[in-house]
Amino acid sequence: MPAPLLTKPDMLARLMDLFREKGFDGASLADISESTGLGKSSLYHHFPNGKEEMALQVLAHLEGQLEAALFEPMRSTGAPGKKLNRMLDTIDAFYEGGKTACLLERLCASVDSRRFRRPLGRAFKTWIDAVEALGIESGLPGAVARLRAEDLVVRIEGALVVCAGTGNISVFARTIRDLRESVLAPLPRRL
Amino acid sequence: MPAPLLTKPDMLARLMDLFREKGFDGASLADISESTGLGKSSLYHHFPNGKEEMALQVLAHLEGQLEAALFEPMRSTGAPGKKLNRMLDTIDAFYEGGKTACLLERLCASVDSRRFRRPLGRAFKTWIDAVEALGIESGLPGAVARLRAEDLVVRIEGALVVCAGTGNISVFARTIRDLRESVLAPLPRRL
DNA sequence: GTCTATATAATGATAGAC
DNA sequence: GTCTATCATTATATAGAC
Repeated sequence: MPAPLLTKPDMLARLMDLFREKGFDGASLADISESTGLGKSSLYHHFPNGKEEMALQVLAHLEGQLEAALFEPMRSTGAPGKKLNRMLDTIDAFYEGGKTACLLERLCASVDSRRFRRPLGRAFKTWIDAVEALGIESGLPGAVARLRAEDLVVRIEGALVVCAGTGNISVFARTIRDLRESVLAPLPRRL
Repeated sequence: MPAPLLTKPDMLARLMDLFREKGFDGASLADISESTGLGKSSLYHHFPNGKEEMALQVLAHLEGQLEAALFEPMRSTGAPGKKLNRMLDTIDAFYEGGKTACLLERLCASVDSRRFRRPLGRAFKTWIDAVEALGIESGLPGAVARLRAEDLVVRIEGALVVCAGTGNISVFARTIRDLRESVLAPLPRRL
């Protein structure tokens, strides 16, 4: 029995990079084979249901990363503003300042997005919930915290689309900068 | 010589619907043939360079629609607020309240997005410019009008992504509602 | 301008050896 | 757990008749 060439997390990391770069429909098994260095048969050994299962496992993996990257800072001590800044730093780095796409968006745009609907919804919920919790911790009313959390995700996703379409990375940078101040701003300044 | 089954604009409209629904990578020639009722050979007669040319012509067609739908209201008389509302009504209808995707986003996410880069950049610019012009007409400083126009497009695109991912159309409705008040708001209230 | 028929390559997926 | 070889299917694209 040959030794494993990649651990599962490494496999999933490479799959995520590839899906983010080429999209789910655009990434062929040949691409995946090349990216991972594994033959197609090996891939089917790890993912018996083929590409669909790969995407599902990558999504589950991402959900874990989201929890770690967004919720963990929450549990640390410090002012909510500091935690928000750390969240946004993580987000900024994850998307390389707007240069790389969002896996969630790529899967939303795939032909069989219906098959990813539930995990996609959960992943968005995980993300929004983390930001909402931060808003509540900082004293915002629950409804306002919720709307602002949704708006944060909306603006991140939108900025990535516009950056991809225009090649103008500054839109992402400006969006992040603006969110640092607006998400937790006290009520009178902005609803 | 058989009579044409579809006018060019009708063809492009059906292609746009299909690309919006399935994405560029996800729409096969068989899909396109079914959607238009034309055989593959007929399609290559109209678009000698295949799918890529279809997308390019659809993009050019959309750019014309954008000009008509966004710039024309500008030339009419009326308060800027009224014009903004008409723009947003058009946008809301075009995306069916968040239920249908954006062609620009779908092409940004395609594997050969590099080939669409220039027309995509132009289309986004056309859109942003129209909103910027409205902001300037309403008395906003040019820089502010530009940033808010970019932000409008960012939020529309982001809301579409989040709606597709969560199945929650209300995010789009709320985003449109919020934009009606925030885009042209006088400076002291919101930067 | 449309069609049927076909060419050719790439696709997702399997079988079976090691 | 990996590989080579192969499968059936679908993909884009073309040829040539009408």
